[in-house]
Amino acid sequence: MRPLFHPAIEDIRPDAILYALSDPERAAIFAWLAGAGCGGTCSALADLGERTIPKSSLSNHFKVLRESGLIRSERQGVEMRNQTRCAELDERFPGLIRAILTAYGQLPPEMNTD
Amino acid sequence: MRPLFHPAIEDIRPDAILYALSDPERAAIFAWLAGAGCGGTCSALADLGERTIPKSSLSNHFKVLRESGLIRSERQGVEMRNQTRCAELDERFPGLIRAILTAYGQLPPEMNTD
DNA sequence: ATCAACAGTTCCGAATTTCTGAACTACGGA
DNA sequence: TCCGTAGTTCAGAAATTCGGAACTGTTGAT
Repeated sequence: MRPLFHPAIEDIRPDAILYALSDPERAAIFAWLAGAGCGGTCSALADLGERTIPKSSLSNHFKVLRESGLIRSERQGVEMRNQTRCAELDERFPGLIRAILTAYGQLPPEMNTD
Repeated sequence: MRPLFHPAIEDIRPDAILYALSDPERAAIFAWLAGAGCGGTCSALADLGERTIPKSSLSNHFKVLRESGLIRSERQGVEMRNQTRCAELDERFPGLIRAILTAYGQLPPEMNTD
């Protein structure tokens, strides 16, 4: 398996972020990761929504999220730990992630600063 | 020509907005409209960026923006007047449009509230 | 009224992208 | 070593996007 690619923070492009999160399934995965604290795995959410997502599709969703710069993935034994890059992202694109998750009605409690 | 469809504010979906603005060309058009005050026409920006956008593509970009709820288009004589729905949108999705335009580095001065 | 010019839309085929089942790789445990 | 689990890659089918050419609707001129 070739090593996982993660863009440097300065190479992250807003169009890639918007594209990645324009798929409700991916947005739900991202929101779930943002709320899960840390280390959400792939198989943990095979049926996050109403349908069962095929694992090849799930793998692809994670790849899109990773390569757009939204998450960081790291192999840990047999499974893959994923975490968001929210802190970095908020520095580069202030308010963006929060506004998007809020628009989806999926802002996790710990990201709420009201 | 069939009448132009504009979604009601409550039918606007965040995924459609993100999708529409995930195309840098469309985002530039939208930013330009947001800054143009009001009434930007289609042909006025055949070459907004470095390349000349074919008019069928331009027409399609406007359709995507319109049907996602980002802009309102109205025929005025022979041409089409377009304006953003920023005010409505900001009520429905607080901070979203601003954060996106800022991320693209295209927040027009009049939307700046710092 | 007819015609020409212009702004934009629609149509449709080519190219690109997305989706997902099946085969495959990687790791850990017995 | 062999098995099970987690996830990736491959490849073909389906869906989407792109853009040139033809078309529609409006205005202004003759």
